[in-house]
Amino acid sequence: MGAVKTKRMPRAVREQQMLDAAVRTFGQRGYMAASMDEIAELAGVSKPLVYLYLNSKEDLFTACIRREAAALTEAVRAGVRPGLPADRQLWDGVQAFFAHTAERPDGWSVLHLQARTHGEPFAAEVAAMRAEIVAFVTRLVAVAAREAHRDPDLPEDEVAGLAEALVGAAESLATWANATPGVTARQAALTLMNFAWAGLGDLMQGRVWTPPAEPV
Amino acid sequence: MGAVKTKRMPRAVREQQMLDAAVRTFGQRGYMAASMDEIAELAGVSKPLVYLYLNSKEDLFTACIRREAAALTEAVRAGVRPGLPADRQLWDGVQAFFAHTAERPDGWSVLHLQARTHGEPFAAEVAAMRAEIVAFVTRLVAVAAREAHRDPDLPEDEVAGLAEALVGAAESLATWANATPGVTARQAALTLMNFAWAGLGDLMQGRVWTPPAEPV
Amino acid sequence: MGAVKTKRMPRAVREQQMLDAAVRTFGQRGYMAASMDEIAELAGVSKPLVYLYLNSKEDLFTACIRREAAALTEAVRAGVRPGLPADRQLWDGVQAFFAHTAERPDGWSVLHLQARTHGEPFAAEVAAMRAEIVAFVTRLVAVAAREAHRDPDLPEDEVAGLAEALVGAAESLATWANATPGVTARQAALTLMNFAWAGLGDLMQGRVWTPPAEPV
Amino acid sequence: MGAVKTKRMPRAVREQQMLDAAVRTFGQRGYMAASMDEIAELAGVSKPLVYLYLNSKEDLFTACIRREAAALTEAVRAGVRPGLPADRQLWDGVQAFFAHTAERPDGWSVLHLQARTHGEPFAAEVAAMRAEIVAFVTRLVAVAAREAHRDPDLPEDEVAGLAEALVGAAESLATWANATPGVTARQAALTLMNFAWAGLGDLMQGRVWTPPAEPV
DNA sequence: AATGAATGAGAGTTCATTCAT
DNA sequence: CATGAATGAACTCTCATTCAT
Repeated sequence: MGAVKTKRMPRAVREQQMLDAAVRTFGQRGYMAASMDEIAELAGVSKPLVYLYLNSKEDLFTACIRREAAALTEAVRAGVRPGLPADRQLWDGVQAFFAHTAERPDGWSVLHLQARTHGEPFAAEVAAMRAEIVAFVTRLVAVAAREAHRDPDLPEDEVAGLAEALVGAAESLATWANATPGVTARQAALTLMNFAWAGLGDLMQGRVWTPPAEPV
Repeated sequence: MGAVKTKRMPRAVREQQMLDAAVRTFGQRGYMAASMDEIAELAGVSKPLVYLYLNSKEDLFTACIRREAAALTEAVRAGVRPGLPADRQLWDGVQAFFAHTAERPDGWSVLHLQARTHGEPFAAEVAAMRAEIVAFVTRLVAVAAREAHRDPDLPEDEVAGLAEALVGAAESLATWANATPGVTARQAALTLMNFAWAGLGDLMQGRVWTPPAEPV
Repeated sequence: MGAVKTKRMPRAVREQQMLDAAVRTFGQRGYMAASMDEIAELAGVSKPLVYLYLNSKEDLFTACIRREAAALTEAVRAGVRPGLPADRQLWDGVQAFFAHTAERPDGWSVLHLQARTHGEPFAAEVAAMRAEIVAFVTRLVAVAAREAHRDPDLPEDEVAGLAEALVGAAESLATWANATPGVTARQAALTLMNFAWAGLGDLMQGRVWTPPAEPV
Repeated sequence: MGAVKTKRMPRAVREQQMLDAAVRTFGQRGYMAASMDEIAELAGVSKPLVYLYLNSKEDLFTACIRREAAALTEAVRAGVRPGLPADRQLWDGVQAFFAHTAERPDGWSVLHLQARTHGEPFAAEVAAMRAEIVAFVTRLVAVAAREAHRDPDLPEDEVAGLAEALVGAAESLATWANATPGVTARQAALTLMNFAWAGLGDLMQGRVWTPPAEPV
């Protein structure tokens, strides 16, 4: 069932195989339910070799998180061309995001579900990546607001909250799209933009939603 | 630290104590990391009693999920008065949602984080509740669209995607608010409405966001 | 091979059985070579029960050391009657010591061989016991010196060195006697006294041994 | 921290480096706790080379014991000049013994502590060396007795017991001196002679210690 | 209604040891 | 002469679960 047993590979290659197996196992079973035995078997090596190269279950998990986080941010970065208008950049980034999470569902599960449910050290790793993405979105929203000639700048913390909500919605949609057969990455991206862009646009125009009046 | 040891209580009461302890433990440690020992001690009873009343760890977890899901939907339902306008109903429901998740962070963790990371049987329980809420939101959006005199009804699946996105954003914000000191339930609710309502409004007017043209 | 399997015993009894098995195993195999599996089997219980009652291998070993140290000091104390002359007390104590170490060779091995070769925490336990015994011997030697009308008191540190040597010789002889078939406790005790007492007597008289002159 | 990595050395030299590393590691950690990894690293070679030259952990340990035993007996032999009087020879031998054990504490630990706590094959190696030393001391005592014109020879087994006690005391003192900062080899030697010689002298005069009369 | 006593099964981890080069 | 790559077997420890009272 595991990978074909190929003997005597250089360390770097074996390590990647192990990380592949680990991401898959952690992503599907969860951190605690995943056993090192299963990972080793899936990687086609013996358990001691996993320990020799990656030290411990914690370290292995951390390595998975780092690799997947790097791959995800890199995918988004690669999808965006800095010279274009802000809405275009956002749209490209969103597409790249959903394409990547659809392509690597286990990696996404590791990042979004597993890492955040198993203690500070792991959550912190993801938080760093998330912060990068939120900052990227925040910058885009600010630029877009300026492009829309909005004069008094949006208050910073409001922008932050919105970026947070946008990223949160994206994360939820990614998980939902992976779990729902028939939903493509492009559809998820369109849904998100439809849902979010007008709200952002309104805000950028200064139109703020206010709670309906209390009824008698 | 556990509950005060009071002997000989009626079964119904003991069961609630156990569920309290279980929700707290599962919410904080996660399903796998939580041990029946810890739960029993926190509940102030012996382990065999937990098994006598709740059969197994799986059953106990399922019972937690059901209780918390029921409490959450009930809280939302109780916050909404059916006669009022759709936007009002949505606002009230959203507020009730965030108030409840803020009040019972461990319950929310069980529903949103733990149950969805540990296999079908548990995920299905939550999915049922979620479906209920999504349906509720979908209904509201449809009603609002009619109230806005939108003639050709919104295509159903588009509405579904939007409700999904709205609920997803709400879930993310709830988790974020619980993890971020200083963010109140009301702030979370306002952020969500600001973010979402205008997008929904646009859609209801037939204004759809379209991807920017490809650059040459 | 293990103890007869008797079910459902009160905790205190089981604990003693476990300590019996542990002392025997540690004494014969050494701390590291002894496996918890073997100890559990010899005690006639399952491994988890050993851990439930005694926490860890380290704690189990410490418990063994403490029990054996207490038993040994108690045996020596019980053998000595405080009112009698110093030489008599020493003789009685020495006899009790060898009798006890001969009766419990594994306990003696745990104290003298194993505990001292496996790190500070364990060595310290034994050092405490040893200090008690050395102090006891030191007191006796001082009293004997006074009884022998030796006027200028023996320098304290010289007495300490001698007590150390005496106890060291006793320890060596105990191990030797246990390992040499045909050597009884009484013979070991006589050998020690023959070997040591006259030297001590000389010292108490002020006769000190001096190195022979360097030859040309 | 390990030895400087020098490549391509003749086998004999490499072997000594390995033994150095092994003695140090075994002496400090104990036989079981010492790992072949650590020894190889400390020796500055790869593990397979250790196996190539020394076959197994057991064989390596045996080699350590043999080398250290040979070094110790050789040191004692070299310290003694056969022509001199018996007491002089003993004094010289004792001094050489303490000087050597102080100079090589790890070697002494291997011989006295580790080898005797890990099964017959190893204990036997040390027993052989010990027998040699005991025999040497026995011979000296016998000679001294003759020199002291003691007519009816000392019974052989009594002499053996005494030699045993003397060697045992020496061993204890050596370990104690190594573990106690501020105690020099010479002090240890003096303490031993003070403690032992008079007792031996008494015996050689036919004066034997007898147990005090039983009290009423 | 409630529990002290007990365990089978499996987790993560480490070690002495060997190929293939 | 020397080693990077690899493993079988064993270890300590934990957990969900049950029996006898």
